Amino acid sequence: MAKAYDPKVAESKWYEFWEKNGYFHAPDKPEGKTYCIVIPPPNVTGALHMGHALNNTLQDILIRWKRMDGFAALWQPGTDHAGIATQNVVERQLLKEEGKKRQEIGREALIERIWKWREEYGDRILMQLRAMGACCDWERTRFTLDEGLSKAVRECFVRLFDEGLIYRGKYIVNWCPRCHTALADDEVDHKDEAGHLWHIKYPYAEGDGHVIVATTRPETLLGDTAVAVNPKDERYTDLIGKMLKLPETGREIPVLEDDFVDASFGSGAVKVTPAHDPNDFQIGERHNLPRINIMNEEAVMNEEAGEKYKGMTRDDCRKKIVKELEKQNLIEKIEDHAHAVGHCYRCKTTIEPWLSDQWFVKMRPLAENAIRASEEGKVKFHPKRWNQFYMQWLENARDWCISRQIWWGHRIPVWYCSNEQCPPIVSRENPSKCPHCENTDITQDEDVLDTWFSSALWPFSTLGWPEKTPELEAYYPTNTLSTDRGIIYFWVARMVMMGLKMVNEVPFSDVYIHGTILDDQGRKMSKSLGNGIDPLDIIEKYGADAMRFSLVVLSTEGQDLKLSESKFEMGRNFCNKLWNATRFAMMNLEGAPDDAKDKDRTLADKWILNRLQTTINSLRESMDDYKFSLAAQTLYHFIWNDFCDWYLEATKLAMSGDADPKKKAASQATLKYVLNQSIKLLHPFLPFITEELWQNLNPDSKSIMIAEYPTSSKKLPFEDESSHFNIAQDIISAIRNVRGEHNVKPGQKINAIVKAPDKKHTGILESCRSYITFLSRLDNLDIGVDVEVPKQAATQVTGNIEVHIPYAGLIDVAAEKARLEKEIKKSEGEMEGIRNKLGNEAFISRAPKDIVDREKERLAAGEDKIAKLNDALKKLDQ
RNA sequence: GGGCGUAUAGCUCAGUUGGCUAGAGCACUACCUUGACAUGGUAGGGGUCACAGGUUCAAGUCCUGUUACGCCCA
Repeated sequence: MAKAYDPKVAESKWYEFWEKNGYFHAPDKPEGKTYCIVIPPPNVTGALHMGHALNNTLQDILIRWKRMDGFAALWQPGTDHAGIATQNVVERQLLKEEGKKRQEIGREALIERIWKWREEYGDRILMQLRAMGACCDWERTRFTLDEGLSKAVRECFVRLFDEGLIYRGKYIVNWCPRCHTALADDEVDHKDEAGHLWHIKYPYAEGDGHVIVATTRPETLLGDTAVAVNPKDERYTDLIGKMLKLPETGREIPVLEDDFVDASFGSGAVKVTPAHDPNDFQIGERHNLPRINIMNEEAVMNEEAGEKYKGMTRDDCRKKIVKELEKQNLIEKIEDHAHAVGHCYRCKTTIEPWLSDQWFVKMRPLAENAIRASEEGKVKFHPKRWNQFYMQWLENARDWCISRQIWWGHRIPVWYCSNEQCPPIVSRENPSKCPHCENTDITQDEDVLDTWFSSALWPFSTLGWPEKTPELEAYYPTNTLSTDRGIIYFWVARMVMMGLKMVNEVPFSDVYIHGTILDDQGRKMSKSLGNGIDPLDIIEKYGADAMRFSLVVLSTEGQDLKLSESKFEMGRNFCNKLWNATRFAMMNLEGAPDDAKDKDRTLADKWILNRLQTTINSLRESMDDYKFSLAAQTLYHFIWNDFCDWYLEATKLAMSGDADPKKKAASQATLKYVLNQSIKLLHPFLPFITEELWQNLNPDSKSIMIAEYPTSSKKLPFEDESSHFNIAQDIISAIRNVRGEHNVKPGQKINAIVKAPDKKHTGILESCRSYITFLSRLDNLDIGVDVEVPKQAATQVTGNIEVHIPYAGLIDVAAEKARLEKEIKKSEGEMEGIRNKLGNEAFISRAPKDIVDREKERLAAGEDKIAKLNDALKKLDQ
């Protein structure tokens, strides 16, 4: 084996091996228990970023673990067509390469181009997932626009329409003037912007005087159809019903009362523009106001805005109208005002609330089912707090606008007959004629569906729904969904609603919400900031396993994680440690038997078996609880501190040439067993290196991927022997401490005298003799109850055992005194605290007895230790 | 404005139903090329647990308030 681990060699070799052997493929008709995760489908336009790396690492860990644990484990992969994002990419390319807009080439040609683009680049991100070791069932890869999924979308649309849960109407929607499409409420990003509050005078239609109206958007004045005040606002009681003369239009509009108006905001009177503000739209509904749409689909003023303003952008119109009003002395004042402005989540353009014909899904009945499922515990979030976050949204969800005025996506399955008396045709199959009048002149709705409409069906559409496939039968409901908190509304909630509605069952039982990846300054990683870390760069430099392990250790309990490149050193170092531990083992395993008798095992063997079982138990507990970080740290600690620092060092004794052959064989068997178990435990976290090591250790075996995961056990082996080894560890640490504090060179051997409190302990110490001698580099070791303690010595007390190291010219008296005094002072401080506790009557009477007893024992032990250290101190003066 | 989260060593974070001397990784100091590993070993230093009250025999942990930062919703 090489001296250091080289990830590149292992990564290319083993991924291909796994895939070729079909280990990723889950059976259609599994026998026994199943486990399924559907991947959150990445956008076809996407490139792998750290958020994907983290999320897919966690999914890979779960799938590999469950597979080794005997489940038929299916990780369902695929990509999302990402309507607006993908169309934007191809439109930009078209403009750049040919200087053409999409309208110039037409719908068919654009869609053809997008498909071509997808063929070429669309699977890039899936290839990148392979580089991380993701064991998706690639044979089942799906795409939200492929044939089967399109069928699912139509089925769903038609069913919802037939039940009256889908309707069409003219409503105010969030309109992106750049993308030329409506957006759902949650696709709008609100950002605080520094704006102004213009106080504008609206003169009375008759007589002198005016009402002052405060607005953040003066240009929408041109579409005003009323001014509203709060009915309780006494300042305006007299004005209700009065007509006002709307500046710049000559239109007369009424003053009306509406509870919605906040009397404390601005002047207390608000202009009402039903066609350009969602709240005003509702006021308009209540009062039957006309809706005057003053902008076209690019948010440019239209003829309704008047000749003077027609053709201007929103911003230009605003400047112009303010100037005009100022000229007419109709501006009372202008204040600075910060307010939230909506932006398109895809292109960042300012959203225009705009009146248009759109399709909607009625949310209330669907949301109520989802709420009930959560209340019944059918969907559980980890960490728990996301449950209420999700429930709050479901309780308040407004109807979902599902139509988009773009070309890339599932076209709405509705046709209109040229005979306007006929109702719309909603159909699973493309109709050739109108079923009402037999007319063949029918046209399909131009719009496509919101991408999230098809994503909402993902957990069952990928398994073959609406067909009753064996996969659907076997793997639905799926088990765990792992995702970012940013799409709980967009996606998780909608999957639950659609799963319940279409399949009558929740799509998954558990939702794990992982933390968001931030840069080292706590900012989100983004292209525009250029502060991202590319997972592929990290894999190149540190290895895929190193990246995975570092990410998992850092992602604690769904907390956000601040990342910088240096964090990946930890994972790399750990891989190298594991590599070298195995390398050492390989050097010592020649002729190793497969098994050993307990009586032949060394003390260290028994101790490590005890530690291994303890580790397995706590690891499994963490995994069952979705505490991935804790699980990874448990393994790290076991490998590095227990296995390498102690066991491998201790076992060098048994492996040496003059060791007892029986003991050596037993130790070899133990070493091999513990190492094999360890790398199996680590496999879900570090798939590549563990396979490489597994193949080295077990040349005739199949893949570690399909080996059995070690099982937990309530009964821990070798409890007594293990505690004896702990005593040896304490003594060795004590001696090493003296060596370190007195700068004794590692090569220099020293003597030690260990004084035990009784015969029982001398027996234990004798069984540890070789470890103490070897690991603390002793020349001579005296053990006994009545051993003679030299006056000139450095002294350590561990438990009730004293360790003395004679001068022999290496201990500096002054340094030793200082060391003892420091230790005494520290212990005294602790004892002081305990004495105070025990001197407190309330503590003795109210604290549980075992706590009080424990404190008493600690005090006795501590005082004994202090006495011994004081003795040692005195001796130094003699 | 409402909701949620976070504040513990120089940095990044653990710390379970309150109960041993508050832990880890990185960084730092000293010594060490010892036949697995310098991507390493041994030893060591480093913390008013954001602040102010309260509950309790006992608070990093529970309660109230304050401050700062972050996220979501309006």
